[in-house]
Amino acid sequence: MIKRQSKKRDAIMEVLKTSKAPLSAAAIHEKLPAIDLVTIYRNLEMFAEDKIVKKFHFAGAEAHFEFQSEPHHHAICLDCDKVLHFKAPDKKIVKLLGLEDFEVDELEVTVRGKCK
Amino acid sequence: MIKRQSKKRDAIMEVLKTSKAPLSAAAIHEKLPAIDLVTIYRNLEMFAEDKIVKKFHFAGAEAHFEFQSEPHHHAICLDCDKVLHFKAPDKKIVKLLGLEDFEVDELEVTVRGKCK
DNA sequence: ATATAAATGCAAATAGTTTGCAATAGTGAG
DNA sequence: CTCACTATTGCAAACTATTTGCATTTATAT
Repeated sequence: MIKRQSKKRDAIMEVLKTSKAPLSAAAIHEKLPAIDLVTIYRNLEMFAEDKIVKKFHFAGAEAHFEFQSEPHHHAICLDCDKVLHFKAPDKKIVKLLGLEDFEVDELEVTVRGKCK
Repeated sequence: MIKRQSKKRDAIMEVLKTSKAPLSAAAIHEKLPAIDLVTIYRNLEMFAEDKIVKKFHFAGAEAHFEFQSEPHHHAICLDCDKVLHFKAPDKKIVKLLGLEDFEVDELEVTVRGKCK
């Protein structure tokens, strides 16, 4: 399935790129009401397959999508629900985990607490 | 709301305690078909509130629940979908993260890769 | 035993996401 | 530029996971 250019797809990507926090399909739809929610879902799914966008499931909530500029982790504030990004020395952490019989491809660290 | 004893609740807890992997509400219902799915959901939610059971959302799937014997992290095999547990030096990891302006209450580490 | 409120089951509602299909619109060939 | 081909979109409807309302059952304290 060869991809074509599409203004709607570009608009969705633009929203993702300019957002500092992960967005749900519904949140994107609010910013782009002219684009059908279904179209948004379909494009997000394509982005995720292409690994251009990362798809998450924070505790019990709907899926959230985020443009994957560079790998990072998430800190979620239990008070205000804000999601902060941070980078970490992944290799060192993986080493600290001391996993045997398991080859780590991806590391995902999430912390919950209070932002200040 | 004072809790009473309940055979069904105990049965659900027993299933959780004896399972090595996290279970979905539906999976528990399969093992305990006599208990209504709604009752299972309600009890799981109570367990989670009481922090006796941990609730997860692995990539795009339904919620999974797991008896919280002692804190640990998850390694998910991309080939066979098996979920392995492992412990890690949480404090050291949190220190490595070097988070400023954020007070960490919970650390959750998930790795994806290949088990052997 | 009895009253009180918690626990359960059933049906129905809700929320998030996916699918089928017909209409629309990029793209490459001529 | 025009045409054929098929990707993309919108709408309605299906689906899945989860929650809610309410009447019934059941545990527990008196």
